[in-house]
Order: sequence, then C-alpha cells, then structure tokens
Amino acid sequence: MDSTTIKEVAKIAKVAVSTVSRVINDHPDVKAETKQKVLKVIKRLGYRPHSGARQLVRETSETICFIMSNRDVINPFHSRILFGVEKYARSVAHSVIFLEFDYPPHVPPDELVLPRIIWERGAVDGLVLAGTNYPNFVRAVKALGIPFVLFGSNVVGRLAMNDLDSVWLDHRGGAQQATEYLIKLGHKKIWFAGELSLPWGRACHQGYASAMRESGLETKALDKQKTESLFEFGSRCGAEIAAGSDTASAVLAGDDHIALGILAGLDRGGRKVPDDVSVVGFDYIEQFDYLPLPLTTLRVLKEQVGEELARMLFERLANPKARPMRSVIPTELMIRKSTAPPGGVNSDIPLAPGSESAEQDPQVSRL
Amino acid sequence: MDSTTIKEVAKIAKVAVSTVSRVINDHPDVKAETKQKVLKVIKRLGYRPHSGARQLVRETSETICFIMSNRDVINPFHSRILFGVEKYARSVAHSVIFLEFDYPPHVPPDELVLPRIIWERGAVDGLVLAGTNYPNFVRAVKALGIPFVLFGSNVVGRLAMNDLDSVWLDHRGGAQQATEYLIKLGHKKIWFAGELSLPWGRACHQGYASAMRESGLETKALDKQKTESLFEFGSRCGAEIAAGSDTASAVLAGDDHIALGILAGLDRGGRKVPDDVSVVGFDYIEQFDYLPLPLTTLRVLKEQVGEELARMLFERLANPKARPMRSVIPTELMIRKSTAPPGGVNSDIPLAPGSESAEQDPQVSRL
DNA sequence: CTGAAAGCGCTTACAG
DNA sequence: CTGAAAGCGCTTACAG
Repeated sequence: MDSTTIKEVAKIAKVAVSTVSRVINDHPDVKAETKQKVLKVIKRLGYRPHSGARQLVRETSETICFIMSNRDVINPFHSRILFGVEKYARSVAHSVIFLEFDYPPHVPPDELVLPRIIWERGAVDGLVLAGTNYPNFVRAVKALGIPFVLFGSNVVGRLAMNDLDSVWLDHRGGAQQATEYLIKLGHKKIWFAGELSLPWGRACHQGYASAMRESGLETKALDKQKTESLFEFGSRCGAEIAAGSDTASAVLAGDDHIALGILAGLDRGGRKVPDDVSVVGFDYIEQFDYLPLPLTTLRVLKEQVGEELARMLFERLANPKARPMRSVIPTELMIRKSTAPPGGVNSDIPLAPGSESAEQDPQVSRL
Repeated sequence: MDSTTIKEVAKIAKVAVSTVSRVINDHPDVKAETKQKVLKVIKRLGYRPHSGARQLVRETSETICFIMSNRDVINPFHSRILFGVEKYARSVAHSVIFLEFDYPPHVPPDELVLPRIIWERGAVDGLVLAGTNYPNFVRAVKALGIPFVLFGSNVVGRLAMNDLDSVWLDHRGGAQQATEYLIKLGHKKIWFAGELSLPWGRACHQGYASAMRESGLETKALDKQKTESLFEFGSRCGAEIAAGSDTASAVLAGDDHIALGILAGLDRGGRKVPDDVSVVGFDYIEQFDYLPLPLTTLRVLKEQVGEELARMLFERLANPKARPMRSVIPTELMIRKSTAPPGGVNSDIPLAPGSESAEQDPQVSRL
C-alpha cells in the first residue's frame, strides 16, 4: 500500500533515482526547480525512504541501545537514567532502543546469548549499559567490538574499569560531604547504615569513614542483610539506636528508603528526629516530599547521569581511538528537617558547601 | 574490524552464501555436517549478520516503537507502561524503540514533522502511542499507514476512537466502585475532587456521579485549577471540607497526590482521617506506603496496560484486516486505613468486590 | 541437500 | 547540475 520506492518517484518525476536520492538527502547540487518537482511527487505518492536500505549503504543506523540489565524491581532510578539518555540522543537526532536484559553472573562471556538487536551488526551504533551488571556481560559486549559506555556505579564483581568508558555517581564524595556536615553540626557519634556487600554501599561507607577519620572520630557501620528490605533494615537500625545507651546522635543512611525505616524505628523507640537523632538519606526521592518530616538527603541527578552516558557514547563514536573516559556525577546535599545539632538546638549552622548549588558539571577525566 | 560478511564465511567454509544463510536462519534442509562446518567458521570469524540487509530483504524489522508524547513532568506512570510494552515485545522476540515526542496540539496533521524513525519505512513494524496525545498526531500517524495502538485514556481533544485500536484504563468503573464502597460504609455526603478539564478526570467523575445517582445521593465536585499542583489543590479541598459545617464525610480524589493534599488540608483544619472524614485516592503509588496513614486507593496496573498495548499491536500486525479493537484495563480497589464508616466506627464492613482480586483480565471488544 | 543468480531499495563515485 | 551503473549484505525462488 505505502511501499512506494525511490524508483517509482524517479519515474514519475522523470528524473534519475540518484537525483531523487540527492533531494531527500538535501544535497546542495540540485537545481531548485528540479528539487521542487521531485518534492511534489514525493509528497503526492507519500514516499518514505526505506530504513534498512539506508542502513545497508550508510555506515550508521542513527540508533543507540540502552540496556537495562537485571532489573529486579520496578526501578524509577534507572528509568530516569533512560530518560536522560533519550533526551541527549534526541538532541543529536538519534533514536534509542530500550532493552531489558537479564543474565546470570556466572556464565562465561562467550556462552552468554546476547539479544538479537545487539548481536546483529549495524542495528545500533553503540550501547549504554545500565541496570546492575556483572563482568561476564561487559566482557561479552567488549568482544563484540561495538562501542559502549558503562554505568560503573552498579557493576557487581571485579572488573578492570581502566580500559572502559564509564560514568559514575559520586557516592563516596556525597557520603563524605554529608558526614562532614553532621560533624560540623557538632555530632560525634555518627553511624552508617547501608548495604556493604554492594559496591555503591561500600562507596558510601568509604566516604563516611574517610570524613570520620579526618576528624578523629570512631566509625560504626550497620550492615543490611540480603533477606531484609531496605525499609526493614532501616527500622532495625532505628530500633537499635533507640535502644542503646551509648548510642548514635546521627546516622547516615545509604538510601532514602533505609532512612525512612530509621525514622520509623526511632519513632517506635520513642526518639525524636532531629531533636534526639539526626538522619541523612541518600538519593532524594521526590515522592517522599509528602512525608511529615522532609529528609535531609543527597540528591542524585539521575537524568544527568543518563545525559552524560549518552554524551560520552557519542564522543566515543566520533573518536574511536581516544583514550578511555571516566566521568563522575556529583551529588547534591539537600539540607531539610531531619538534621540538627546534637540536642536539637535550632542554631544557625551555615549550609554545607554545594548544598544550594544548581546542576553541577560532571568531572570528566581521560584515563 | 568486525565487518565480516556472509561472503567471507562462505568462501572460507567452501560453501555458497545461500548455504550460510540457511545455517544462520536455522533452515532445516542443511546436512548436519555442513551446518557444523559453517557454524565453526562463523564462530571463528565472529560473523554477525547485518541488520539492515535483513530488514531490506525480509518484510519485518522485528522492532516496534513506543512513543511517549508530550511528557511534561517526570512520569513514573508512563515508564511503567513502557516496561510492560518491552516485556511483552521481548516475549515475542521484538525490540522496542523508546521515543519521546513533543508536539503542539494545533498544528495540522500534515504539517507535523514526524521523528525520522517512524517516518522512514521499515524501521519499525508498528507503534504504541502513549503519553498525552492530541488528535492531530494520531491522524498524522494514521496517514502514514503504519499499524499502531493508542493508549486512549490520555487523549485530549475530540477524536473518533471507533476505527482505532485502543487500550483504556477503567477510570469510570474504578471511581464508581470506590464510591459504591463509600456508600456501603454508610456515607451520604461524598464529594469528588479532581481535574474535570482532563478526560480521565471527567471519567472518574462520571463513575462517581453514576454511583451517587443510583443511590439517590447528591453530588458535589471540586475542580482543580490549571495553576495549582495536585497537592495544592488537594490541600485546598481538605481545608474547604474542614471549614464547612454541612460538609463531606468522605471524598474521592482523582489522584493519590490530590488525596495526600486532602489529608494535609484536613489535618491542618483539625479533622481526623478516617474518623471525621474518609479519603480515597486513585492510582496506587508504592512510595506512599511509607506514609503514616496508608491510603485507600484504586490501584492501576500500569505494566498490564503496557503489556495489553503490545499484545494488541502484535495481534494487529498478525491480522491487519481485523476490526478495530478496544480493551479496558480494570482498576483494583485497595482498602486500607484512610476510610471508615461515618463517625469512624471500626465495624466489620466486608470488602468491596474485587478488592482482593489478583490481576484481572482486560475486557477486550471488537468494535 | 546445495549452488548460482536475481533482487530488496537505497547511496555514491564516476562521467558527462 | 544530472544520469547510468555498481555495490552495500543479505534472502529466496529456481535448478539441479
């Protein structure tokens, strides 16, 4: 029905197919008159060039693929990253294929069955690997020879990152900044509650520990079990803090959901926030604005992560031989109502640096 | 580097290209021995067939496109629909291109500049139109002749739906069920708070009004202004209810965010929920589980909407001549803590029908 | 079961 | 500025 080809357009317009091709590709060397004539026929016939034929003959599909690996739960976090990728891709006239891909971590790279769309040649120009990834898949993609950029913060397992393009969230820096802020408020007994078996949990802990060490303070970390939910873990932490005598006056949580659990546990234990205990979350979640007590938290600019992933991929495509790149997206300390000096005095502590900053530029480095 | 073609494989394996083609397409008429020989060469050379060449010569790209139109805010709602679409597409070995597309409502269809990926022929086999759409774009897509399915609930403006494939959320039925539940609890003064200028707001209101009418009760609707946020609107409603003397004992909100605002407004006005006023939301939002008072609300199965959109599209692709289809996805009444009989007595009111049901089948009809 | 050849719908040197 | 021709990498009748 609508399968008009360039040949038919050429015949009806009484020109050669090459002329029609020049017209649809906006080639400058076409007489204005001829161009108008051809355009009219194209419009009349409803001609649309065939995508596959173009891909075959050009070197590009003008499409990239966003792979969300091993998404085990509905994850607004990663969909925001996707939106950022799509936004950037659109700005450079590319399309994004969205693919979920689940795979076991322990299958050797050459035994992984890759999705058709990335296995076939020419369907996509490059890949963004997001979601939770393991080394085997990253190696399999590498073996394919297709350009890709990796969201590094969510890679579980040992993988050499120095020869890869990657974008990271600054969990470490964020946690450090938050801890320094708590210290500046006057807190000494500051605990960390997070998932130390996961890389981003460890990164948070490192930032926390580093800030504590610099101030000569003792660290204490509460570790999440695999079996409990973030909220349950938080509640447990809150209960523990509420019960103890020589207990924390402030906690840094590795996630907003943990922080909410802590609030609940403290509340059940009869402790007030922020008067008795200060709580800081991680990864500002807009929906939690409706909570009675707005959390002090580290805001994560998810769309910026996506845009940076895409930007880096296109830079790689433009420059295949360049050295590997690494980019770190800063977090933003949002000081709200769940933190106060020990004792809950409402003194005029100045905001920590960066807390009022707008979107910051990522820190990009050549490796 | 990795641009091995079928020709090279054929030459090295000492067979014809047609034989290689049969092997990679799992054609049955290949001697096992030959197949093994070819497979070995393919593996050794890292041969991957070219996607564009296949598209050109086959009739399908095995790709569909999910278009999210005019998304003005970060919208977890529509990303969940996308996930459902991708899930179904993957189950039938197709890829999904994710495209955001913003357009003005008043440009005539033939003047809209369509995204390259849907304008080119053969790049995608069909389209899912989600997000907020206006008639002009739907008509432009129709003129393209490419099969598509429309998320009908979010279409703003007058558009004949009878000759289109569409999937709908049962706003009307859900609102009716929720209202009937409130009536059964014993409420008489039940108000509705929603956005009547939008089609889904009107649909909710219709269901509400219909249930009220059947019980001979008077309706009262509070309408959201364009300028206020959902939460602000809700707060205003809550304040109005708290202030009045001849006031509502229950409210049905057209959205969970409105319901939260109502809670806040009532609280500020000194009214207790559910003792003084019952509140029902719409579109269960998981994150709100952490609120002190879990909302009674209508759960919307967003991924199911997506899966149904995709299912319908593939049905259309398999059967281009079939009559237009329409499918309605039911909502699910979740009874929690924000509703009670008037006066707040904790009597043993039975659950409303459907409140405990698992995922229901959509209601599909041929038009 | 296998091969030689035509053809899918474009773009791109190459002539003129 | 325009046209004729080659070629991109596959698949698919058609022969054998």
